[in-house]
Amino acid sequence: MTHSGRGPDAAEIIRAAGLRVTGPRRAAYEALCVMPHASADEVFDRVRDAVPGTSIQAVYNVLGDFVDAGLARRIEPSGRPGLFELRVGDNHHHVVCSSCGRVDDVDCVKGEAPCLQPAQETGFRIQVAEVTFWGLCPECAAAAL
Amino acid sequence: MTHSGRGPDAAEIIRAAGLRVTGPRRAAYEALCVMPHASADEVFDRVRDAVPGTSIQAVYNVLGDFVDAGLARRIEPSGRPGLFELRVGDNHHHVVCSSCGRVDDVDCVKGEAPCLQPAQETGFRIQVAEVTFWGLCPECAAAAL
DNA sequence: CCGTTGTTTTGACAAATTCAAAACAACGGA
DNA sequence: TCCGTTGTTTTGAATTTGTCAAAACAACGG
Repeated sequence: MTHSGRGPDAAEIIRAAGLRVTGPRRAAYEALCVMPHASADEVFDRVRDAVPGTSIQAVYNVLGDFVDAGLARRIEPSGRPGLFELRVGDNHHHVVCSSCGRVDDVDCVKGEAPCLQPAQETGFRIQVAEVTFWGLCPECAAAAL
Repeated sequence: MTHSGRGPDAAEIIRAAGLRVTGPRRAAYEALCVMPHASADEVFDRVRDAVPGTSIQAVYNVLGDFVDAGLARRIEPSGRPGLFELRVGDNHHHVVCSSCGRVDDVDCVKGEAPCLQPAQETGFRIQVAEVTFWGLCPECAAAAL
């Protein structure tokens, strides 16, 4: 079963975003549902299982198209490959484990229309604020004791 | 004149950090004084002028050593090569112009020991918070009108 | 001035991502 | 149902940024 019947499935969402529905796109979307912060390579591994023969370039295309269509967002923690997530449209941030690389979401520190004002006047017309917290996840913190 | 006489110069600072003083190191340090947010390539261009024959790998080594020694910090705005800055030890953040790439410093939103608490409980042991504001610098904002 | 030890050069290599052209497939209309 | 258009994917190469390792070299304390 690819769709249980309640709520829009990958195909509908992809089509609603103005993109054609294809195997790689469906599979990539479903991969991101399962792995909420996945690199192109990790998505590729799953897509390839669902649609054998899919190329890594197709995955890069799909993910790029998702980002352009507003279906996905790309984040890039320093020193790591880009990660893709489906949670878009809310201004949320990330915690990254500096030991194991685990990434979790964090709701915005300031609420709804947030983080857009630096403390001092910059002269810039600020559009977005990205916040990345670095630290140890519970498991790695426990292991480090 | 490589040193005007007031204040420690590059050589002294490099030595004080426990590193040997060499041409490429001096030149890289001076490059970062002039260009406060420079990529390895940009540093390379300047170092090569001051010390002809210097290799790009030497520049990567120097910058890596500076970071290890606490003389410099490496930041990596999404989608760009790493940038190096000499301003270290204070928790400050950055504004990046999404049009021309200009990077400016922004003092930390919360002051001294700042930004370490996400709004919600994450379970992570947070160590650092990186904040990057994206927007248009005054020039690009004016040009966009 | 010498020797130790750290630095730089040289050259290869790797990861992540992009580009371009040709083959192919989705899907709206005939 | 089939066709054509237009968007996607494959294939294959190239680019950018950065790392690794060994040999040549140079800083600086003795």
